[in-house]
Amino acid sequence: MSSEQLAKGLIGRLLIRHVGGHLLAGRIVETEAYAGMKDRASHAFGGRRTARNEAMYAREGTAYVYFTYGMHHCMNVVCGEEGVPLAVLIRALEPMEGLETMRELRRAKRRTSEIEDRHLCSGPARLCQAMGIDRRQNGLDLVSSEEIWIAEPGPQLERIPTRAIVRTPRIGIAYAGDWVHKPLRFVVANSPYVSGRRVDAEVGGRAARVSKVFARTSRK
DNA sequence: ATGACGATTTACT
DNA sequence: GTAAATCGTCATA
Repeated sequence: MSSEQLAKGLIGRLLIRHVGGHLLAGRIVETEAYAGMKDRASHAFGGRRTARNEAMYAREGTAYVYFTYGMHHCMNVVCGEEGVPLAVLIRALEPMEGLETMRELRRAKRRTSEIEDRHLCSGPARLCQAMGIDRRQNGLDLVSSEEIWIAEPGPQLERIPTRAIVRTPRIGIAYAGDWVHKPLRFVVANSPYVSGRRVDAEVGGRAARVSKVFARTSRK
């Protein structure tokens, strides 16, 4: 499956984490596709294959968790056949379950200020922190793991319609030459749970009402 | 052995 | 808005 397809397809699904006797869950509201060896922004650009990014070359459904900036972890879902380094970075979640544990995990490192719920998982490193994900989960098989997996939301949760998914360029890849502007980031329109600024968009119909609810909860 | 660099976040002016 | 934090990894020598 192409990383673009998966990045779009993961929006709205649940990322579930079982850790320390706690069950944590969040709805995926932001992803980025990394398109393989030809993608200048990818850790696998030019076929680069090292100890660090080895999991990118594993079979689809593998977790690729990497450490960066000397202090942060980010998690990807690998989607290429074995030997083909396609991956999708999970960039933000709408926290659904285990918020208190997420708060504790996020509070652990910081000095002072409190954390708003909408920022518990509003970034690739934040969500890893909130869900207790680090290099120990690198290489996990998400299809069979009891630690981390991806699930369909139940019927009680309002669906995110395709038209509410907006594409933008990816974040933090200024070095990537002509790949800088490709719209490989997928975000839920008007969701306050995404990284950076909310992405406003008119989406019409039922989704418009959902958007208003989002807008209201994010207003202060 | 060394040095430059992050698929980021936080705190501060 | 800008800058500091912080260190594993990898290319170069």
